[in-house]
Amino acid sequence: MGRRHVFTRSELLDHAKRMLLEHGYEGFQLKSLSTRLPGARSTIYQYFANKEEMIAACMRRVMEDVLQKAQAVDETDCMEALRQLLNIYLREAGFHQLIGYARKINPSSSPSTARDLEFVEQAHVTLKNQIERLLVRAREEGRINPDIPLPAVTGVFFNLINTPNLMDIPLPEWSEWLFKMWLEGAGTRN
Amino acid sequence: MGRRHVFTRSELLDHAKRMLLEHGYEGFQLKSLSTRLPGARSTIYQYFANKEEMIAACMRRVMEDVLQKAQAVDETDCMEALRQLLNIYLREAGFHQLIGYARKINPSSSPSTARDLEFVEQAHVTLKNQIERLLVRAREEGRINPDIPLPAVTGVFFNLINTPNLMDIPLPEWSEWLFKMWLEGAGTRN
Amino acid sequence: MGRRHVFTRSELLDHAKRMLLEHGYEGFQLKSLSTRLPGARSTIYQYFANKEEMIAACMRRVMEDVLQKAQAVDETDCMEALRQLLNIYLREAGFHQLIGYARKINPSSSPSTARDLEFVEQAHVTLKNQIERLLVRAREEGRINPDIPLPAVTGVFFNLINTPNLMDIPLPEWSEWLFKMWLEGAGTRN
Amino acid sequence: MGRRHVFTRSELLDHAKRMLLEHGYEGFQLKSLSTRLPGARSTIYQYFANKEEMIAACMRRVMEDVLQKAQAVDETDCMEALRQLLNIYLREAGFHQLIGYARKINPSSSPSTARDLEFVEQAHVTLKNQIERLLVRAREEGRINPDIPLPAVTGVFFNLINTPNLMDIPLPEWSEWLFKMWLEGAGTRN
DNA sequence: AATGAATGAGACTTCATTCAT
DNA sequence: AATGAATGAAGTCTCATTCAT
Repeated sequence: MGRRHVFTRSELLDHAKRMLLEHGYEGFQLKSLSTRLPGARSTIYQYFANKEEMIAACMRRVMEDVLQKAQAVDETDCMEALRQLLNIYLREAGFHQLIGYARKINPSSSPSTARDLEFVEQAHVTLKNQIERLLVRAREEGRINPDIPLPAVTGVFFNLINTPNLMDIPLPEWSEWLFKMWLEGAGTRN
Repeated sequence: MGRRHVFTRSELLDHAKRMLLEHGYEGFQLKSLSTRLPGARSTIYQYFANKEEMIAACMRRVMEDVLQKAQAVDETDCMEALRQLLNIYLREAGFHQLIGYARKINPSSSPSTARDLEFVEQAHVTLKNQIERLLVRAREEGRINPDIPLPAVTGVFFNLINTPNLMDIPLPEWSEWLFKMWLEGAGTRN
Repeated sequence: MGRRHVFTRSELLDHAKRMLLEHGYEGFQLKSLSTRLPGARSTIYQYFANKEEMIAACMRRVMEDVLQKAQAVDETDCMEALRQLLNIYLREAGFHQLIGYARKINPSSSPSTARDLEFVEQAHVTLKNQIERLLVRAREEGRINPDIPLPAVTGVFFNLINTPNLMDIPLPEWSEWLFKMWLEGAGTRN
Repeated sequence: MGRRHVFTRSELLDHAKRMLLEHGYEGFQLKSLSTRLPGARSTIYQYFANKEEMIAACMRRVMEDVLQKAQAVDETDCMEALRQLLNIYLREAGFHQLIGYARKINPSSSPSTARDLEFVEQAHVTLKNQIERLLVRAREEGRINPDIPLPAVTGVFFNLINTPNLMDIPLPEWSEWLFKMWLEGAGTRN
């Protein structure tokens, strides 16, 4: 049995994710990635045919993670479900931004790239549908202001996860504040 | 005397801004920029000593524009002022993202770069102070829920401008909805 | 593991030195250098971060060589020592000219460049001091005409090494003639 | 009658000569040349078809100057003639170095370039012949040590003009010292 | 399987020269 | 005649990827 792996595929993707978020899609370089890993740069090609394939795989893995957690959410109480979803998204740092890079990847760089992108695309739709489904129900149940157009409600909800946490308030608390603000607004009630 | 300009400095910066927003800081290439302009790539160097100087100038121009409009806002009524500021920020598409690239620029690439970055930095602080000042006043006047930590209120307000306008709702209307949601929340009042 | 080197650092510097002397500092191009070497131009960057770093390293190597030989000279008999030094300088073709390029190099191009330039500078001073020390002694010992200003004696001695050897007289012999002329002059004694 | 010339051909060549000596052949740039002149860079092309033609013209002019002065020297007393020639060469700063650049110029860049280079070449031979003729005579007249090979005597004599004048001794005096050293040597006579 | 050197496409930038005014 | 903007060839350097060990 040959040598030990100097790093696993999973370790590779962990670092890749971190660096993607730090430097952005076009700022992401295999050179700097490899300095954070124990082995040599060329070893990366044992796992992936090229850079794009790797990024696609990275996205897929993040997406799988979120998707699984999101599908485990109990949707009985739609408001509670939304609260939990926000929590999940917030925990999965940079998830939104990462997915945004998907459109920059050229799917024809390898079959596996195409597959992964397709998966991410599908999962994205699934997640959006889940949120929208919950929001529609919330509206029907009179929990959400029916005057506001649904896309606006959705957009703001999705966008919450990008809110800069300037004071580094601990995540569970931060999540609560965001949800509360989304629901009740920043203003005073009279 | 001399030839006519094939493009003006302003046209150059317009395209640069668009491409920066499309491709991100490191994805921004003079080659593709020049294909969108009449004339040769090297002509760009008539206006700027190098790429970084150009990006800095681009940021500065956007910033000057926003700063001027923001300082023209009447702050007598703080809620009204905030509403107008949101409008201004939304109109200046990508403003926030663009400014984020500032920290990637090496100020030593030219004296003019350093000056422009300094200006952007200062203006950024000025704008942030304006918002915070208004929010503090709003709180003192009892227009904002005092239970919510101020950084959370500020963060969410700033982040509004990144909300994806999925349905392409016209800007003035979109701006109203966002402001309303920020103030009153998406939920129903009982 | 890994491939074999197509050329060593030393081979690289040898060719660099030759081309620097042929084409001068600004006429020195990596493109023509690489055509004299096996392999691609970009391979040069395995050894040096940039052109200037390479030139600095080249100078340092030449200087180290000369310095070592010069310091091995026995200074007991100052005239004999001077004769040997002239020999050393003549052997190290182009040494003087090469060192003259030092001031064109920007030391901030890399830390290693700065170090190498500093070394060259120091060594230059050391060598000049050695010559001057010997000349002063030669004067004190009555071997050199005290009427002639020392800087003139020094300047002419230093400049001997640039004398064009039009007939390609073999080096040891050439060196002897030059030393003899410096000491006794071209004229006849009466 | 059209406009005044913003600079004359002669002014142009003066500055060109200075910059050639400062920066060397390959370091010489029309861009920096033009900043030292009152007019625009492109105006240079009113006088010369291209850079090489200009450099050739520059050399020719320097050469004409030296040649004329050298031919005015009275050769009755050969030692006196040599002394005066040394004076002429020293006065024409950088003359030697400048001529050395001739071989770098491509004569086919224009007919006038070819003519000028041809002239310089011829004049160079003429000057060398003059020196050699004088040295041969000096030898025959017993003024020069017949043991030393003539090329060595010639080479050292020619090379005197490059001696670095470290103390900036005034030219006439400096010239005397150099000539004296060349003739009598730096050593003491016993 | 892992390595590290080699590679070439492509980016930024410079500069002599041309061109329209 | 003079100008200053425009140009493209050519140079330096980077980086994803390949190759030999």
